[in-house]
Amino acid sequence: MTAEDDMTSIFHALAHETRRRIMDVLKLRPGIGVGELSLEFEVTRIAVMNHLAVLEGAGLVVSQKEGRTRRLYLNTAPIQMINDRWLDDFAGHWARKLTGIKYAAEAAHAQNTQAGKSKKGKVR
Amino acid sequence: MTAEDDMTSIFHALAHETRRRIMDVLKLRPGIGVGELSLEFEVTRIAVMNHLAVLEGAGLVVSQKEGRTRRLYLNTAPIQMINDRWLDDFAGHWARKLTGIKYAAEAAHAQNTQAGKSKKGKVR
DNA sequence: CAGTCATGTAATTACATGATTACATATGGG
DNA sequence: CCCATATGTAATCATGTAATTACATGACTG
Repeated sequence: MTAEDDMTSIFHALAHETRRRIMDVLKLRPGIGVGELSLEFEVTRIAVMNHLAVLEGAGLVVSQKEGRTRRLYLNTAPIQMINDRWLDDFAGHWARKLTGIKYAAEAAHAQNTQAGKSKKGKVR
Repeated sequence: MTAEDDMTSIFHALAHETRRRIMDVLKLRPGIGVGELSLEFEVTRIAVMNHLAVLEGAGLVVSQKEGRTRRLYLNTAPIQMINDRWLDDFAGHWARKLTGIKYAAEAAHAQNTQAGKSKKGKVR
């Protein structure tokens, strides 16, 4: 599993409101079980379990069996990772705020003359 | 369109390696056209256009027609938004690093006694 | 104004996602 | 042991995603 695949699964896990809400609940109530967690949502327990599987696959949630309940915990390490390795690069790239296309166009023009050369070929 | 929907579309846009690579290219070569951009990728120009539509829908890319070419620019504002309003909350929540489930379990236990009470009901 | 270059639209296809209901297992208490 | 509780598995279904090929539009250029 490459780092790119990790990012894909992390972003994919975050790209659903229910999963983000699950993370909110887990932040407030670490150790909550699957059933009790499901009560917070409109969808079925099975749907919540599927979301949990996605979150666990991305490393954002970890769990631990304790008797017949499975205790759920938030893990923020993957978020730290994308924050540090990816988002900061983009967020910091344009020091000033990009408010509209005109600014973008001007910024582009400045860098454009030496950036325009690339491998040519037929476009499908 | 709610802020939640915005986040969903932003995270969804980021949840594909090709789209992230498009953003990398646009960071380095702002103002590039669709066809020239497509040369950087293995898939067809149409596939790249579909990805661009997703990125534009999330506000991560803006474009401007200039004659017969459509110039593409990266817009980092949405990334700033998720960075500031969402990721920092989670990244900062556990001040220390969460290395494994044991730490999570201990941290949970400390907060657990007063957090365990919630609305009860039948779980489907 | 004919041709070519850049982009856009339509139709199609394979597969993934998100949800459901019904059934299965497994644990703890009386 | 019996039973309620907590979680897990299987089968199914509608919709969405990511890609393709073929065709259409629209703008420079000689």
